[in-house]
Amino acid sequence: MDAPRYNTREAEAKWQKKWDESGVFLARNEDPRPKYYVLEMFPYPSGRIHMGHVRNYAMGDVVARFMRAQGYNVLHPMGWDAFGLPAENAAVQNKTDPAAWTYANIAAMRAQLKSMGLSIDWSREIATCDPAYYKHQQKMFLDFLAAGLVDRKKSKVNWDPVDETVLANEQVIDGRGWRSGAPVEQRELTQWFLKISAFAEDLLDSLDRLDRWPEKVRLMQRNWIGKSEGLSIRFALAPGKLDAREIEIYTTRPDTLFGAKFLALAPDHPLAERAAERDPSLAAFIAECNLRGTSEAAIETAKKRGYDTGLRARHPFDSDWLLPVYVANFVLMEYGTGAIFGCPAHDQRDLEFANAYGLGNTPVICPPGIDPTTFKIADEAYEGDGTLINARFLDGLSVEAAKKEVVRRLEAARLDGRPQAKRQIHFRLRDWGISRQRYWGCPIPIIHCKKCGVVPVPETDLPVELPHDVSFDQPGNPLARHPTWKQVTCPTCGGPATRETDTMDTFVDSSWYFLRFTDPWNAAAPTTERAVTHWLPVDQYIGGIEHAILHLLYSRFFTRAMQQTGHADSLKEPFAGLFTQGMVVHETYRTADGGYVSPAEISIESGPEGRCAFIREGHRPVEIGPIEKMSKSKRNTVDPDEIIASYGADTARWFMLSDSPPERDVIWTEEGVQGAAKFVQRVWRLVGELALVAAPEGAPSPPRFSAPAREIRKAAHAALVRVEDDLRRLRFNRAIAQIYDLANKLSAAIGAIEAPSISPDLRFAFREAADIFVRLFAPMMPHLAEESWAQFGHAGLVAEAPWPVAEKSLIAEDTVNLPVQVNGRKRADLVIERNADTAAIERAALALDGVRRALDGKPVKKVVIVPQRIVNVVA
RNA sequence: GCGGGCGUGGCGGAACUGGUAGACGCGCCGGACUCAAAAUCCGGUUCCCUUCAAACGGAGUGUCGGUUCGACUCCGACCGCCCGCACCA
Repeated sequence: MDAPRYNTREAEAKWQKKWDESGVFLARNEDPRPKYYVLEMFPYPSGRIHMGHVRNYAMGDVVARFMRAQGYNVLHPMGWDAFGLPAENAAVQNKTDPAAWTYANIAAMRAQLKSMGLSIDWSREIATCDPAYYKHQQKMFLDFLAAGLVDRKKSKVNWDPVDETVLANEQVIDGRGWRSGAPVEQRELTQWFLKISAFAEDLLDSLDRLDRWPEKVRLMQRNWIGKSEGLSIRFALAPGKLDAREIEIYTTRPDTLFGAKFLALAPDHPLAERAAERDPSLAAFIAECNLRGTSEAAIETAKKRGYDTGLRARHPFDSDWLLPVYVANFVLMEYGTGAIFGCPAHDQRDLEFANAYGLGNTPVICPPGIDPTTFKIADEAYEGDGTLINARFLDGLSVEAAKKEVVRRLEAARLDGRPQAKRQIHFRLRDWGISRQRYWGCPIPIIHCKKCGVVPVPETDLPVELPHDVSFDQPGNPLARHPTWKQVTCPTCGGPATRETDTMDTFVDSSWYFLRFTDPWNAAAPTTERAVTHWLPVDQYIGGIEHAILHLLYSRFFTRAMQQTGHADSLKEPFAGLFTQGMVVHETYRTADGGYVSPAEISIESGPEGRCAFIREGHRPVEIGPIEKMSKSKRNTVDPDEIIASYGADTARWFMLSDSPPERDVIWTEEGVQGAAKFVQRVWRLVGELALVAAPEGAPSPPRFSAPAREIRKAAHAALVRVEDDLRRLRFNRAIAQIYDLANKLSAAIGAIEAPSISPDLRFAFREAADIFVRLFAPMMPHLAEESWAQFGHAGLVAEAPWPVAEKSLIAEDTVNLPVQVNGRKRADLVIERNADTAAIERAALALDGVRRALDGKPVKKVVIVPQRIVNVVA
């Protein structure tokens, strides 16, 4: 009697093979159907997939399968972000070749991803460490160089002492390297930069049009780009020890100019350094500032400190008004002009500084409703709006008007024959330093010649390939100490020259891989214009929020640079739709001595005191700790391989998508997985039962349907409408709830069958509902869906079956159930004809027992009727 | 400090643009099947009051107030948690 269990292992292997052989997931560039490009952020080949990957790729696969069923030509590719430091670390530890290590990892992870049953076009697979890939990247670097989008300059850079390489600003998190976690040091090095700042304005403005991006990500990018509109003003210096004539400062508050008390220079401002040459104690102060600047702890606690240079600057509106010039620890050389004027009354930092050095303050902006004669500033600067006071010709103006007036006057004023001030827009965004002093990355295709300087590698010599005979027995860059690799002849003069030994930041590799997927077979060029135009932008990109700035900003820059150099003529924005999924988190377990224990080693028991955890071996109790992101250090990871082996890929996918909204963290629990596994078996039993009661495929639609048949049809079509809507909006958890609901209703309908023979209309309804049901869960549980589809006698694959079309007329009811409230509280239900007029509804509502009881004889003041929704009786 | 998000049963979460709060799942409780267990199936499950049981009733979406016929949803203040940025002139 018992239905056979669904054998996940056999079925999943079988259908994966079928998909593979039939090539259903291969996307053709010439396909005439409308295109849809869905992409998940490609993985780093660490060696094993983790649950975060499972979640990410399960989501993308649902979208891909759903859109395919919707009739789209879907591109859903996969590749490997294959360069990077872990390969070198492995090389050091295991004496392996980074390339061999990487490719072995790729093979292992490819097999794991395939076991998930993802609908990926594997014919387009790429690895960024493949010379066939990075050759094009080198070509683009040279094109960017020719187009003026590459810079080589000496600058202060973030140096990671553990990874022994430079990091971009975006890769420094809280003063530490994003990968090593080591406190970052400042070093002065000559580096290659991509001029992302050239596109700052466009990168900022275009954010407004990315309406299918999370607002949070757009905001983070907006803040990162950090546009500020202000005025740079040149202050003349009174004659003094130095022969300097002026200081240029930057301000966004020119309206407060009459509140000025001092000027301040960054410790590394050129003028400060010159002054220090004559003043040893200033030099000492600057040295101290530089020391502090590097440690993050110092920044938080740093007091405002300064040193009077002795220089005096003339106020732009009053040449007799002299302002002291300080070097101050809170002024940054990297921002604006590295110099400010201080207005203590209206800037908190300036106030703290002025109070520390007894410089006083003069309020020049009076808040609304405050008496200007008594308005005083003590410890808190007033940074709000108001009316100008103590400000000569600006008195009485608003802040806005005062700004305009100062700008107008100073732009017209001359100092040494040039305008004294000019409006300036400043961005926080710095150029992207891409030089890395590492081996396992894309070589920068440059040759250094003593005679000719920096010479690009000729295109015909590309790719500049990494050598394989390198040693990792000492720290530093193996490329730099390779005996022969860097020795070349200069392409220009033919003399002896050396290769650039820096490689590119791996974020360059990931800045254009999504373009390469559109035609990975093009050996001659990075992209094929027709393919790019056809597929891009990516319609739905899915990945972690941790790339909100790094990868997503770099890619937006890169497509612009590619557009400018003819590699993506029609493209500006790479990702039309972005979705950032939450993390996979899990309980932690610790023994009495504080050591972490992995979930695989413990069992959970529910007792009278709630849940308790024990180590299986020896039944020793462990403490259940907080729920945290899965990580090796907390030992709270769950291995996808083990889950797939014991429960199947469909179970893992279903659970990943079911419990939490996709943008939030999902808590991985053993109970949850078991629930999903139980549902897989339940569906299989239900499918068996449906197969017995359903009409054969192609059975004609009967002319009339009985009430039970209509109920079944209604349930199926209602679920269809909802699931479709939820999947379109990536609300996987809701879609799954609808599917559970439909399964419950179908089970109940089968249980309700009484007659020994089932009427044709009921059989037809079951048939229709069964076919809809399978296609609804197919995007999430594709293997079970194929097995079910075959069970129902369909010849083709459900992966190729079109999405069913909902019949809206089946969902609409003849009668509606209107809740009736009295004074906003529900007191009764009113079942009434759908088209009943308001008078009839009111009459019927007032006649209800529950309503009469609640009214208790009180007179009715008013009856609010919202058609199809609700009735509210006000008494 | 600045900016943003979030607070709903024992738990994860539903509730479309203000209209029946708690869909669906997990867990738990009870029952059926079984020698027993697992699996499966059926029923119950916000809290309080009343009750053999129910009906009826009351309270309820972090707290306090407001707008509205009606508030998880809108507005104001506060409390708590999370995230991003941070001496940015």
